[in-house]
Amino acid sequence: MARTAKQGPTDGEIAILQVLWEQGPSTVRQVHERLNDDRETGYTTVLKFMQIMFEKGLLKRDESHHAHIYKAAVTRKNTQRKTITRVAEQLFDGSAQQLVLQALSSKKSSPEELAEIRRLLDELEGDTK
Amino acid sequence: MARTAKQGPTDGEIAILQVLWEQGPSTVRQVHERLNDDRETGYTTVLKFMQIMFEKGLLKRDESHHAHIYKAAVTRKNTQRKTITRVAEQLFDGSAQQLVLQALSSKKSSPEELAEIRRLLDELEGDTK
DNA sequence: GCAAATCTACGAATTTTTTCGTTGACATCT
DNA sequence: AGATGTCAACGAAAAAATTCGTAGATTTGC
Repeated sequence: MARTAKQGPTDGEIAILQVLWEQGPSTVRQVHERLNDDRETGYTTVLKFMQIMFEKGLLKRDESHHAHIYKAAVTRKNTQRKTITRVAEQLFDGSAQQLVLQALSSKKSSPEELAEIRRLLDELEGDTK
Repeated sequence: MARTAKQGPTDGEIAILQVLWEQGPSTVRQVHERLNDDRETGYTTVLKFMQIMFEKGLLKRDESHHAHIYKAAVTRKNTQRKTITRVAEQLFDGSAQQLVLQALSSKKSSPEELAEIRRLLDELEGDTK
């Protein structure tokens, strides 16, 4: 209905991407094992997921071996960007800044983290000048 | 699978909440009309959505009139917070700060917006001191 | 009061996401 | 080569999200 933007990966898909981003190209088994540290999922479930994600273009794979080797076809950064944009549109009147404000005020940050943000702010202001 | 956190409202549901947050308590018709500025959706589709959301506890309603009057049972701010937390967990190693950094660097901000963020930063640093 | 319009409730169909069982291909070990 | 284990493909089904048609109740305008 309000598919404000073309829907990105689902939560399940993100979980798999996460593993691939972390450990790089992997077989289904490797992803499955890593995933089951957190939750239990059948092997074939993960396989099916990865096959569908391959069809959707979210993953690439090397079929030259018996056990295919999958890797993410989308970068983490890009997915992050798109997600932020989508959330900003849905819940923050399209304003990433409002989102930032909310994120900052709802999560306590360490002085170091604040300093880092401040550093980025300086950089950005440099550009605008 | 990776339902890292209990899934919040779906996109369709957010679209409806958005309308209710904007215009306050409304009938299904009012929501439907507002929604159809953007996308076309059948009246009964919206009705069904709102009925289900009512069952889920996302909406409250006043049935004393023929046309029930619905209002959001969750606040916008709270939904924003939960969403940010969920996205942070899924894509930013649970770090809201990383999310902030990404949001800031991918979206151009005006000097005013940056100033506002800086202001908030000052405030937060005050707390930590 | 009656007709037209409006609204809810209900049920069902569709689509998408998530889950797995089964089967046959391939690999490995002996 | 035969047994054992791993894997992809396939199909199916369960669950969740989305869509809408129809019927019956209520309200409104005449």
